[in-house]
Amino acid sequence: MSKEEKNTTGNTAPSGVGGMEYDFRQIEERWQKEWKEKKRYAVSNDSSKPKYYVLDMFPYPSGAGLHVGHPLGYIASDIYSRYKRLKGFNVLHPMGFDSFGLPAEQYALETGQHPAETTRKNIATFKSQLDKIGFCYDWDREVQTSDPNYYKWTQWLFLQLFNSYFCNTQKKARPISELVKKYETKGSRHFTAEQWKAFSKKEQEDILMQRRLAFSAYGEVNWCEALGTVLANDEVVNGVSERGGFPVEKRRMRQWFLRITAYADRLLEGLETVDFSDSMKEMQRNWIGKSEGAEIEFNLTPNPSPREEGSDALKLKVYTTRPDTIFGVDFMVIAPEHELIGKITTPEQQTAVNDYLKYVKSRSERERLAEAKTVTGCFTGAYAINPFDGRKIPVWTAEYVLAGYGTGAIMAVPCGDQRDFLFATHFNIPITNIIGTHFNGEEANPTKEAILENSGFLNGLPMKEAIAVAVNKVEELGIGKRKVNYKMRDAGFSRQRYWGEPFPIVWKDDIAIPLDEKDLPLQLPHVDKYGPGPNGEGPLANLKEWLNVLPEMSPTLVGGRRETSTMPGYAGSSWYFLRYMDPHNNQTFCDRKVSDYWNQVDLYIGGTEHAVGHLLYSRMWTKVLFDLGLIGYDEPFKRLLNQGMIQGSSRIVYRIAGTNQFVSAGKQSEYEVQPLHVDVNIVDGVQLDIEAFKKWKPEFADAEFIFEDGTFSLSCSTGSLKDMKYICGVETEKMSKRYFNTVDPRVLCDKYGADTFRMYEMFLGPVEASKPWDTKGIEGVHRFLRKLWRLFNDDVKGKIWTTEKATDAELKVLHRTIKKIEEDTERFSFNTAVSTFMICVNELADLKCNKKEILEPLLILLTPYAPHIAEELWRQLGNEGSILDASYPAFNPALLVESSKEYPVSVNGKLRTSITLPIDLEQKQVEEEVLKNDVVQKWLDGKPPKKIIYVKNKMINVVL
RNA sequence: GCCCAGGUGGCGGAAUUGGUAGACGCAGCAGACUCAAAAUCUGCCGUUCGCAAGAUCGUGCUGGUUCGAUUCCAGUCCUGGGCACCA
Repeated sequence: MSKEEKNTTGNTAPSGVGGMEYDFRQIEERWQKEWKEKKRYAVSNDSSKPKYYVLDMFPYPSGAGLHVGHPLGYIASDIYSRYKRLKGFNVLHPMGFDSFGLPAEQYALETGQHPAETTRKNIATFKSQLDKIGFCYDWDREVQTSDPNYYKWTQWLFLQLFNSYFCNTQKKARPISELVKKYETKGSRHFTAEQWKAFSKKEQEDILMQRRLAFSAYGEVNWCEALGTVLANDEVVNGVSERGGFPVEKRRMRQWFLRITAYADRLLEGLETVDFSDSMKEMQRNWIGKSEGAEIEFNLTPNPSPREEGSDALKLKVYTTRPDTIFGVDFMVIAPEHELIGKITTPEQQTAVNDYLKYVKSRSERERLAEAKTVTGCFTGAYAINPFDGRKIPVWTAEYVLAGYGTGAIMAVPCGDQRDFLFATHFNIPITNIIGTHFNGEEANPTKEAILENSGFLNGLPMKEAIAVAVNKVEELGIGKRKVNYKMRDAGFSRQRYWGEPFPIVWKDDIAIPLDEKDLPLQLPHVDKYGPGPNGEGPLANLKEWLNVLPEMSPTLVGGRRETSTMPGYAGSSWYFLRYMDPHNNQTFCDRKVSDYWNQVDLYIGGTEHAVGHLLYSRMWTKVLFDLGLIGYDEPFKRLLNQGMIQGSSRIVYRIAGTNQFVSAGKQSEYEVQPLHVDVNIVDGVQLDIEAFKKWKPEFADAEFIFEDGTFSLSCSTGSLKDMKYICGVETEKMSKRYFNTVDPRVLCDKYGADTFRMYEMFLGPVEASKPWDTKGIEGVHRFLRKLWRLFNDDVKGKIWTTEKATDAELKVLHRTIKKIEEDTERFSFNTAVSTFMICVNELADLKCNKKEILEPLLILLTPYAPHIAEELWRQLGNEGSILDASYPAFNPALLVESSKEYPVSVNGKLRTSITLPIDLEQKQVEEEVLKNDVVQKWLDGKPPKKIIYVKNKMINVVL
């Protein structure tokens, strides 16, 4: 048992109602029970109060359970929810679980336990941990993405996406039936109505597939031949599989995608209407990556290439944002996956290109982009022709150009682009300088300010102007056009996995046929083995009886084969905020009347790690639902608050190499040591609990120690061993079981109480900031709550609060606190709010104030932060109802008016003294007063000041 | 590599709009109470110099703007998050 535990268990004397000591265990249990039994957190969809929706990011219930890092955002949202409730709002503050996912399946592969079973257990653990902290969730609204009642609607929403297309004139989603009607009556740019009607069913479906918002196409996956499976990026480490270390390569497979690119512009525009941090918006803008440029076609030579004789002349289409630099193009680079590569490579270069392609296949996209220092590439043997000066430009292939962006081909301008420059230098490609002295030959200069040289008809033009001139010329010649491009790609929406939503799709004659709505949910069938199916398909491909549609399943789909991949983690999390509003509805995903009432999420709290993934997907889904008239708004989250990460603070012990002796941190430099992680739960601050350490692992049972003062443990008697200090090293790193630096919130709630735990998490620092966890400081917060308790109760005398009239000084303390707590809570500055409570209680204790008139409003202020103690003391003051529905005290500014202020007086900006002056003095009077001051006179040394700066209510500065 | 964020005492942090740097808490030191301990209370607590009064330096680093910069600008170093199949 550690020292701190002894300290806090010493005060748990049994106490009756209105006990004399702060018995947090009894108090928290009592009120949690009552709140639960009386359904104090139930939220109605029907209320005359204004609504407020506070949402936490959906947790994935991992097997490790919650550690103290997870609840940070939940506590913040809980405080804000309770605060809004006290302010008279009907507050929706739900919680649920994003319970499909890779880790459960991985665990199943390793242990054979069904993911449904482990998920159920994990959720139970999470819920018990969350309840211990005292959150005000309405658990009747809980949702779980792996529950068929939930994923029925995920599948239904997928079908809405499948059955919709993005209309480019209306700029919104429309039912695909409208597109079909258009094709039948008017045709399209590519075919007439008659041609459309003559197309085969398959041809028609292929055309429609190119417009559906959820569509099937070919995409690249991480393929691991040895495991016979597709791997997540997470499962690939340094180009080999995490399991087994087998080689991984790219492989093209049929995949489902969401056409998020269609919404690129609206996702950008929508950012103007939401309250996210600027950096968050910036990350999303960069992810979408809108750029304006041009596509330009280059003729190739030899052409027709040797491989394609008799076919049409091949052209190389590149995308560039800098058409003004077209005379500086010294080579072309096409992506290794580019379709032209097989057609233009000359026989002499074939072997070299093949080798290079093989190399690239083994490289991840990240590696390809990240390693700017090592230049790789291969010449194809072909040349492009510059349309303006006829120059022959060698065509290379290199991994730094990706197939998915632009046209998968670039024109390289080494004098203006650093990567192109490094490439040219590495392969000895001559560099053309079109920007004169702006280019120094040492590195590229991406300027837009230069006057163009060596640039034919663009000579003498500033680059900024030349961009438009060049594009106009290109369009005039019919060799290219203006083009807006997005870095964002359509979102891959299938996984070759088991533990996810099955697609409500049957493939028949190579056509994807959606299931009928009445056949939803398509249940995830039970499997006994979680290994991959044949040909890289997911485990579902092994279930013959499920896979093939039989007559009794559906007469119309007989002979069809079900889609075997499942949906990704973000399917369920893209719309869960809607289901919380109407969680038990079995007619629709969420009744329109209900979503109209709750409307947008007013406050969404979560980490920046979701900046681009989850947030963009759910924003897209919301826009689609809005376009289809299923909800009434097209941005899901009105305001987003990003919580920081809590890092682990690891403790290190130092073992002397080759021995079982451990040396204290201060002495470790004198020995050759191996640093080892030690469980932070057996260290008090930095001081190791020697006995606990010996019990921690068998190999440490006989450990010996060299203590901080140099004493050796063998020379100590058992008694004196207790006084010896072994100091651990400290390392800040990720909070993880691996480093033994995780702390279970339940342990802290047991030891100090939920109220202390909640306030301490907030006290650690700004909710947006990342910071290391250190349990040590929690005692300060616990002392504060005990001190608060003692304003009401005395350990010996019992009740000491009174109904005496408050003094002006006491009212001033209270109202200063009301003002500050309200301001701080509104701006989510919960750490300073906790400080403010401490200051208030310190001041009231100094004033020996035990008056109900002051203490009662203070309890209401405290309720969002420490609900249990607030409720307990509230009842002790004689209140019948719960404090959860008290009304927030009003701040009275009249009580805080001051008539004078102590002004800091600086000389040349450095603080030298201070003077107390009436608050409403004017410049002239202040100058007179300041010049009378001795300290100012000393610094003036007889000379007149140059200037006296006086900022009312702030400061005074004398300039010499 | 690219995008985003952050660097303030021994530690977590405060300073809300450019105006008293270090609130509040932890740790530490000294003292009161106690047979003793716990609990509680009081005082001290950035650096250097000084008996003191006071001065000096000080918010990652180098510059700049300003009467005045933790706050604004330029550059730079370090740390954390993300980079499309972890969620």
